[in-house]
Amino acid sequence: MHEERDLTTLKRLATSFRVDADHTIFSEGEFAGSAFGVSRGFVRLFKSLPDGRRRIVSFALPGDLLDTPLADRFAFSADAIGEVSLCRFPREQLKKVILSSPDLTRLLMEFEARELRAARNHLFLLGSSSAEERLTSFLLDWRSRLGQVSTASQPLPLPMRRGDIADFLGLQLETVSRTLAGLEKKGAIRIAPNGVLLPGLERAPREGDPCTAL
Amino acid sequence: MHEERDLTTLKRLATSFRVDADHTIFSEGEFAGSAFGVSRGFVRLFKSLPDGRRRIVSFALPGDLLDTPLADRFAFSADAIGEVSLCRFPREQLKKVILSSPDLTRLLMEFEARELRAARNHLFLLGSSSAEERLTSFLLDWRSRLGQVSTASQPLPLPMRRGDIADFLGLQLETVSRTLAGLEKKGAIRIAPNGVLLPGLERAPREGDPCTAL
DNA sequence: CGTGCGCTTGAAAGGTATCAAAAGGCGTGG
DNA sequence: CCACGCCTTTTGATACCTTTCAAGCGCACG
Repeated sequence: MHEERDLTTLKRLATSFRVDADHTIFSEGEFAGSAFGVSRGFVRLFKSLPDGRRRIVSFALPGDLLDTPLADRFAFSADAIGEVSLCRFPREQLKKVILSSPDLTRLLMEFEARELRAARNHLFLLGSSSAEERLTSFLLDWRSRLGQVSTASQPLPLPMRRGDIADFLGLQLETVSRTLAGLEKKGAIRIAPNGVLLPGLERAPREGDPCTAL
Repeated sequence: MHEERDLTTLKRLATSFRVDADHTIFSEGEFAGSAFGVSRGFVRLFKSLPDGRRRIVSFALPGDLLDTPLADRFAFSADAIGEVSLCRFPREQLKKVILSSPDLTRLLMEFEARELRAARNHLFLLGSSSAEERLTSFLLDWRSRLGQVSTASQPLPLPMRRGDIADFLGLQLETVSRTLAGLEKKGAIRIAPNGVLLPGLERAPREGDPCTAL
């Protein structure tokens, strides 16, 4: 098992730094001289359209890589949701280290596979589904990603804005707000500052949702 | 360069066979004893919901792999759109061969990366967009995947059913039909038996669509 | 020639988008 | 400490588009 030594090598490549809220980390199409990992905080990954619309591809959590280290250009843009701590890797070196180690290569493939599964689940979610289905799926998925049990007392943090959720779910900001209000009226959730309590959202509303996919 | 020898090894593993129209190749969740590639025809890859709804994840073309060879279980179901010719690989052996060759590993990673990019573009498309945007994007993407220049004389084949397109785009069958009729009325396309002509669909309606992404 | 399946077309209902305005939070400055 | 302004969120009313339910059409096949 060389993994441990490999990981040490990786760590030596990394330099960590901070980014303020709402500041850009990189932009879609830019040459990717560095690869990034999140160590603290949340990052939104998005693509923009010329007409100003924006689609959020995913929210990155601590431990996540932003984009794949193999691509020469960033496939999307990234900016900080709140204040964020990041690791930066020189991409060429990182690539070399990863590809020269079967273990790391395997890890990277597993990372890509996870991304793909997440993308497909998201795709699945956007395929049809009402606003309510999208929001409940999103909340359940978010909770499971945060690894929270989300007791009735502990609210699930939602650091992103309503507009971010809207751009992630393919809805309008107002619809997100209304639908959340509707779920609260039904007793499924309770809206707290910067988060929600989800006591009534235990069963997945349908199969094939992000939670069931491991 | 070992690639050539590697590919020879791969070919020795493969056995080819035929599947009739609308017949199942494998089902979601099934143990993946074999991996499959398409050599002729078209395959729909989809997930089903308990309520009978179905979401088409993608359409596979000749040269495509169905699902990743690494996963132990199929992430979705596959069936033949028309009559199809396939290659079957014993998955464990295929996995071993691929992982033992850096070149093949790299090829597989590139395949996964393509899949991921396709999934994200699709995701992007489903995110918002009207029925018309979805259909035009789909047609342009399909044309570019088929590698057709699509002259005014040569129709773009659409072997799948209207319902398949609907399940792929997150629309209803009727909406697909109506929207195609609308595009024809506007002169953007012409509907032919088993295909369409797209003389008026040269410019991509927006950036970030599947065609621009390499 | 009749039947079945896929596609098209029609009319009505529903949900989300859009436009508009008010309410809530938070930091800054008086 | 309170007031102000800015930004985010909520709420309201209306319009539009897609869905839904239904029926008719065209074609292949028995």
